[in-house]
Amino acid sequence: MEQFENPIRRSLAAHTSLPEEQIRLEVPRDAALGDLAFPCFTLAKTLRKAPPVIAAELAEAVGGELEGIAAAATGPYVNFTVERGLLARSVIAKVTAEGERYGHCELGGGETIVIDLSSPNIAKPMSVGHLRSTVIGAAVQRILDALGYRTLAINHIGDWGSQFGKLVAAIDRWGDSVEMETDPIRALLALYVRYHEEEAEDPSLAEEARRCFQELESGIDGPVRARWKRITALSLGEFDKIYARLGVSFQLVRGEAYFEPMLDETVERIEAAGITEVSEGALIVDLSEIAEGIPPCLLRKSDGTTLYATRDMAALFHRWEEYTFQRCLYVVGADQKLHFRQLKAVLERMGLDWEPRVEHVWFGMLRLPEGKMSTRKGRVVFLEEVLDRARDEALAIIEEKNPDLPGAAEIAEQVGVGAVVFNDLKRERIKDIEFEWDEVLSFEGETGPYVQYTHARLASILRRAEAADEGGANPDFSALADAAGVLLRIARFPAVLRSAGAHAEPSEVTTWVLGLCREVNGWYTQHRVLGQEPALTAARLALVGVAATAIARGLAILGLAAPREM
RNA sequence: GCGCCCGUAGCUCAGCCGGAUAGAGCACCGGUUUCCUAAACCGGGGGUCGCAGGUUCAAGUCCUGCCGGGCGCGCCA
Repeated sequence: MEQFENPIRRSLAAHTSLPEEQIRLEVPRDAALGDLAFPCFTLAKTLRKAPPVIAAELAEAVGGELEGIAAAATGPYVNFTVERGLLARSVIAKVTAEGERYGHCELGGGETIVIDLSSPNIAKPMSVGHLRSTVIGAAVQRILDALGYRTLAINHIGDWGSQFGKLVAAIDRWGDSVEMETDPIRALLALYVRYHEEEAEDPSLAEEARRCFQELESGIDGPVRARWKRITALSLGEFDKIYARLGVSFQLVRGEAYFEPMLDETVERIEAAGITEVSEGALIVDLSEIAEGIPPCLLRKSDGTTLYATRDMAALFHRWEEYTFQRCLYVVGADQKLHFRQLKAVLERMGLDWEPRVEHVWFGMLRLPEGKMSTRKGRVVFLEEVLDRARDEALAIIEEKNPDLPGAAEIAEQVGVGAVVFNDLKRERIKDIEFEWDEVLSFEGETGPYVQYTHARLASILRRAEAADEGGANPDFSALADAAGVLLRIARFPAVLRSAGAHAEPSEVTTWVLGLCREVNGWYTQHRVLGQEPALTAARLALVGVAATAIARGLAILGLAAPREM
């Protein structure tokens, strides 16, 4: 789109008092009005003329000097329409040249952006709640990669806390079961729940758990630590299975425990800034001077032990020293807004100028119809089960609609997982979501499978064209006038990526790709590609090719596969 | 009680830095397959943009108050 916007801006700037970068071009409400629009309201004051008069004069002045772009005044707007042959030739040339890299740019200049995502707790199953952080974070990473940043995805595993004392004690007491190797997370969860229950009757269990955690904290490399290490390894193994299905990988997987040895120096560092104080026996940083009503940050409990915030501070300092990041994004739910507000406030009080680089990329909470999710109350939906059911549903549909499809099992996995992932990325990330099976398992309308299906149909045309050796003629691009909607959507992709990156907002990409698919499907049902006059078939095939590439690019950014058949 | 976020069609959501008659999907009703995958497409009904003020040439979009919902609020993570 820039190849058309830039000359328009230049020309408008020459005929108004406005600098080029201040000229905002919009998309007209009605596509019939034009491809781009310039509203003339702002000029009314300085020129002391009515906007429609200005629009008419500007259209007249600018119209002549723009090659291949018509300018027409409609009321207070100057509307621009790119000549259809030029539009087609230009968009097709660009996408064809860039191919798989369509939309990439060097905006980021290789600057480092750290992304903290997923971060599940070990010994607990991943629920659909963890899905959000994982898929949003991974999509944000791919968007930023495309914009030329150097990104680092960090999985900050929750592997520390007093609950692991219980778990170790439970293994001690009831020993291993076969399940521990076959389905470790369920086994660990069962142990944890049992310990929790029996603890209520027998106080010695609580004491035993405390002793175990103390030993773990002491750093002694004994049987307690060995068990804890085993729990960690088993859990990570299970998580990796899910990550593989989601196509997510990390540059760094590091548990909270890694930062245990750095806690004292972290506290000392904050103390050295002269901002700590002791309140009710605990070591705190008062934050009321940063913002009224914000509670203090607790660094040490009255018994001297550290807290979540202390470990997060340690991890953050470590990250800064290791990477000197341009941005450090925490893809963590809305329930932790205060926590990150406090972390940043501590940095601010320490006078660290890189504080603004730390951002909490928060997302809305996922609720079940019966209320907030709770592992202890058994109100959870396991992610693995969601992915399995979606895959099974996809397979059932394939068997019904395309029974001879080769590789059906693999494609069912791609489509099922795609449905789940897309569903999580399609709304603005800050919106709360109520989990409903019907919605997650829906494959029609604004869904991942709809986008994949659109792509597969285009791929089918390309496959048949190749088999029939069609499309070799010189394409008549002027014949693609009726595909302007598709071409304009494709042309907006680079701008969509830039905006999505700036906002850390994958839903801008889902919205774009859905709009593109709507245009494509509308066009598809009205036009036949193969077997037309050679110049027409060639032009339509070129269009189909770039549309398929653009949709595949969108799917790839979002983390969905783009099967060529389904 | 205090703080933060959300509130657009029956449901789920778009709506670009305030700009031209508020757009999709689902659901409902009607239509489209001798034709490149009907997981699609086309048409129809359905909206006081939570409510009340304010700023502006112009407000779904900005400001204030209220109502409804969500989340959070010192020794959990």
